[in-house]
Amino acid sequence: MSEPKTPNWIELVYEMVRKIPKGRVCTYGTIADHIGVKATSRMVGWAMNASHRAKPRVPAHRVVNRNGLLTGKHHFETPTLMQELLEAEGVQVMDDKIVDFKKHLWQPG
DNA sequence: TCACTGACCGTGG
DNA sequence: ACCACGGCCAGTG
Repeated sequence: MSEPKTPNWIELVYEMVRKIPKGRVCTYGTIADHIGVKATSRMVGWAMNASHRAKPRVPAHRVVNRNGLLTGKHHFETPTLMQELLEAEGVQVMDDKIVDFKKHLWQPG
């Protein structure tokens, strides 16, 4: 009754993304791997698509694919918002790709 | 109701 | 080195 009907793993994705420190980025696979085998990169991507309904707002701009490419930038309010947010945090982005992606990559633990 | 798609990643040939 | 496929959940047509 008190239990939410929403899948738990989706909530875990939001919490994980919110844990990403400012100026850092994470990949879908890393998040999915840390959440559990029940989630895969695709599930994380799908969850992020619904992240706009999650509250508070999830910093999806800190989540990119394993290539460091801003694959989800088209899903933001504006196609450049993701890059703007990343650059505002000190993350340099070039051609929709994060510069020194590995250097900004953050991993839980 | 059934089937396909989706902000992906890893492995095999 | 490149190309193709499978896997997992939920929502939509």
